[in-house]
Amino acid sequence: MSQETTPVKPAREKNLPQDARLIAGIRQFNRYYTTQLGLLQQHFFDSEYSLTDVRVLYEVQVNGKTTATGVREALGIDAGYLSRILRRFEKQGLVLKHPLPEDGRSSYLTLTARGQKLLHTMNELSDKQIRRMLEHLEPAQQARIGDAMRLVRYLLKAPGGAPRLEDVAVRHELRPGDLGNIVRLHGEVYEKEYGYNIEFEQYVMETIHDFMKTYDAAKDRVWLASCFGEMVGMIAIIHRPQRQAQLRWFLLRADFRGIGLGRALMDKAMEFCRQQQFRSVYLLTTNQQGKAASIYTKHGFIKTASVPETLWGQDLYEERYEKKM
Amino acid sequence: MSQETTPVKPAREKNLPQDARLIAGIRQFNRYYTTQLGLLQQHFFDSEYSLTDVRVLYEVQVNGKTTATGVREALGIDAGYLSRILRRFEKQGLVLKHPLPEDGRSSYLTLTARGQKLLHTMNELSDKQIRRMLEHLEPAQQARIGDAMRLVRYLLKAPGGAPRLEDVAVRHELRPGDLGNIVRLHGEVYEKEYGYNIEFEQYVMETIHDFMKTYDAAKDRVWLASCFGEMVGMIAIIHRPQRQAQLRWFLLRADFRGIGLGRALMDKAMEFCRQQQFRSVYLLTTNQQGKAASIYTKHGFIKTASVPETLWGQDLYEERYEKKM
DNA sequence: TAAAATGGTTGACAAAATCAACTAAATAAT
DNA sequence: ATTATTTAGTTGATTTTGTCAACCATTTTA
Repeated sequence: MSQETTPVKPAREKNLPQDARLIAGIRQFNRYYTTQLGLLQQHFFDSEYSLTDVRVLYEVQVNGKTTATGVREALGIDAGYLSRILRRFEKQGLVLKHPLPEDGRSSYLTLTARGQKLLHTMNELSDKQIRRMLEHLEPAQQARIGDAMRLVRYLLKAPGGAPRLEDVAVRHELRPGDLGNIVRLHGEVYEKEYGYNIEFEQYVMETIHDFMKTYDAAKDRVWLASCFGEMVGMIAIIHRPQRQAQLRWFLLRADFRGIGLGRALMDKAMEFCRQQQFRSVYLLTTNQQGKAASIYTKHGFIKTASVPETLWGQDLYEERYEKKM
Repeated sequence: MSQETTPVKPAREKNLPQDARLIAGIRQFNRYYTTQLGLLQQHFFDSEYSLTDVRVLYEVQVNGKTTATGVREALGIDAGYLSRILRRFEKQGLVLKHPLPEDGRSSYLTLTARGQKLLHTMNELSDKQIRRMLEHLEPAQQARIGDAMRLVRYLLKAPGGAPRLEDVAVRHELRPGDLGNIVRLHGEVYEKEYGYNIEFEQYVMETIHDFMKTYDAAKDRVWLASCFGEMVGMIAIIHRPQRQAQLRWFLLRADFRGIGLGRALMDKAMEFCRQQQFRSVYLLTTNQQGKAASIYTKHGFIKTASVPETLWGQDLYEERYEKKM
């Protein structure tokens, strides 16, 4: 028997990108963006400052109270080079060096008012250029480019790491495209995690469709969580007879779990239930969704029923959780 | 009357990106990617060649038979600088200059076998580094980053211009997530073009759901067109009694029209119908979808019925087109 | 046919970046 | 406690990279 056992998920190994096309694409992107940035670079907009100069100013501004080494590491430039840049800036009254009392070798750096003003001007020049670059695009395309850039940055910056809750936006108005997106999210997540095929997606479509038939914006609410333009999670509250409510479609993409998003969504849902003065909220789930159960109990839900059922070719227990408001 | 007339679409003006956050995000991306590229740059992987050198080699390789000016314009570098680089390459036996017979001032450039080999080595080094960058990401994330980069490049490169047919991939296997995506595409396109609200999306969901109930992979087929990971168009053929077939869900995102994608999809659909030996194909549409009609007739469809109807709060004619195979 | 423009080269330079040797302070090792 | 090692930053010398203006030769325009 044990020979037949295979791990549900193979141990995290190096994910070698086999796809030569992918790599070629990224190389092409690098090439392309090198030119793109090259245009910005040389002699930052005809000022007497170089791109590196401005990068240093920015680094000092943002990472308040960095030392020279901090700047050096952030930008990956030569120590001697930086030393000279900083001395020049000091002479020009752009940065101040404050000797550290606890370490006589270092000083922390700050921008003077003049330095801040200069950086601000540089940023505005840069912005103007970006605006020119965007003005031929429609607003929707502009938004897509922003999302795409944020996604690239986020994926490269925190490789393999968890996304940050701050990057997730939650809204609750339903817009065209949302219904399809909801169905899609379900289809993709359940395929990945339980191997459900497209029939499950079809089933979700049916439930969403049924829900929409009785949808009442005043009594029902759907929260959608998205990150860099992608839908990554959701939760919904549906009104039921006798001032009851049902919690449905509580779902997070796997990579967005464990960062407090589930709790944030649940909080919003419960807050809504209080506002609506529902008497109680119930939800239906299966014992297969083990992890979600702990969130339910954490938020005061209590298991009130557990019935064996065969769903999607799987033998499992359909469970009912309930919470008095 | 004429005073009341407003253009359906306002004249294409500059789309000023009002959103300061968007611009700040792009500036941040530039900053981030400057560092990212900076890591690749200096002394291209400890070789004796600089990043600029490699860029020149690449440009000569790819744009076969360019002149020096061509390279200069592509890379945006100084003419004198390039002149020296090229002379050095010539001396090292990396590039060849072939004087143009029709213009005594210019020569076109080619890489020698040695030059090609060098560039190849450089590319491999670059690839290795990209692989290292990606290996911590899961395949799905790797794919997303590739899509995002292609999207950025495509949007910045051809601002406002039409996408290229080569960038569009068409497939016909249905995977989890597709159904939702199909619904979403309909919801978004019809909202944008006809102002349909979310009820229309709901209706699409119903039709897709009905279709899936009788779906037979052997007799029915759905083609999905996507570009940089986004679904941009589709078409479907459904089998009907008596060796008939219905063409449904023929839809293109507005920015992907007029590049031959519609024709390509239609060709695939017709080819399938021939293979399946359907006797005839019909489709139902409305007079509102004016432009599509011309595609239908171009492909041999003939209007066989036109019935006034009230659909989605609009008075229009439901039309039937038919084609004998 | 002269003037202007184009493609490319060259010399002189300036700016950007690197390298290695160095000081001074902090930390670790004996 | 003293010495060795490391760390933060500086400095001089140098290389690499890129710019500018003047220039030639050819082609195009007036």
